[in-house]
Amino acid sequence: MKSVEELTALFRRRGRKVTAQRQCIFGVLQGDLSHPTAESVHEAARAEMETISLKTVYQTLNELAAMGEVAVLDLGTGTSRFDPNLESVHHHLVCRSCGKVRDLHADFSNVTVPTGSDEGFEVGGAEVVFRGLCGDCRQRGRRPLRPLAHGATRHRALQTHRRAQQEIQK
Amino acid sequence: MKSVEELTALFRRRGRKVTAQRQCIFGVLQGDLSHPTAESVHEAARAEMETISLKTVYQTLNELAAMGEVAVLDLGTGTSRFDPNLESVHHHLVCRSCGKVRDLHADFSNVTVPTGSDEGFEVGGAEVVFRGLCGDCRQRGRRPLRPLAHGATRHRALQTHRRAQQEIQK
DNA sequence: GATGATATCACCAATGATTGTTGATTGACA
DNA sequence: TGTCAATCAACAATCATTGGTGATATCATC
Repeated sequence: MKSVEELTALFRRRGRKVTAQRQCIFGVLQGDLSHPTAESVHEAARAEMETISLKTVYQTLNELAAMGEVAVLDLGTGTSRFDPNLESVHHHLVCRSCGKVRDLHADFSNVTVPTGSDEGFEVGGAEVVFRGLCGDCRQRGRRPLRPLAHGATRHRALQTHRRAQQEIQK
Repeated sequence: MKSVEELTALFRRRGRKVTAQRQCIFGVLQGDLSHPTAESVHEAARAEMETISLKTVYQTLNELAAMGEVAVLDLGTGTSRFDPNLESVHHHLVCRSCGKVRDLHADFSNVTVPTGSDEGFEVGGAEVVFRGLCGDCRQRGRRPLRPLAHGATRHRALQTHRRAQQEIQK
């Protein structure tokens, strides 16, 4: 993504004000390769600014998304994740247990809809999502919470389950 | 998916009772290739059973999912969709405007994580999601609501927008 | 056919992620 | 320096989904 300075200039150009909170969030996103959730951006920002509110984080992230400076991913993990890496086309590795997301830089341009199978769709792009267990969860012996494709993580049972495992972890 | 009779037997074997509601839902799913949402299953079921409740539909769909008879998909469209087609491995075409999902039977077994890029993940499977505009939305001149990958459809603004378009459509 | 365990109903409350509202205060920038 | 946007805290609302209630209905079994 763009540097803090570039984003600052961009915001000014668009008539938005550049506050300390916003710069703090820019900074947090800058080095982040972990596809943070709004919540984790908030936590990181609070390390620098005690009082920054979750609301402000959401607002700024949405502004960045609207300006096309970050991507918003809904990969079926129950929460949106923000991806500051827009420079290169990439795909994702998603942990079935903790929902962690990693970039995967690989060329899948050969992955296309076979002719005649497009069902009348005007196909824009392809996303490849690999699901599995991340290193951390493997070591901890965590079991996948989502057995099936794009498992429905919004289901309360699974969310409860995930929270329970996070508690155990402490 | 299994026939109504097979599901009936299966439910009995598991100590579950087979009610008229459940058989109604089995029947609805039977011929459905559209990856219905719980809501649309409910509507279809109500055509046959006036009084069937959304709660019962959710419950039965979840039981079917727990028994591995249907798959639950969260493809970033804001609502879970249920896929009765488990016989063959397949991927999906998702409409960026209305959220409609179509099966795509294609072999992407050559789509794998390049060696050395697995980031410590124990990779289970790959899903390929093609996004675009379905035939209906193209004809209606609908614009995509989700410009980016797995666009965050849980955002209120987009949900409102989608409802608005559905209203217009009537 | 009687019995007991489940399902279902209607209704209402809760969940979690996200957004809206309000009113007061702070801070950016021309 | 004045103005308008941004922020705050606090609280309510949203949507899809699940939980709880108590009453009624119905399945499976004897």
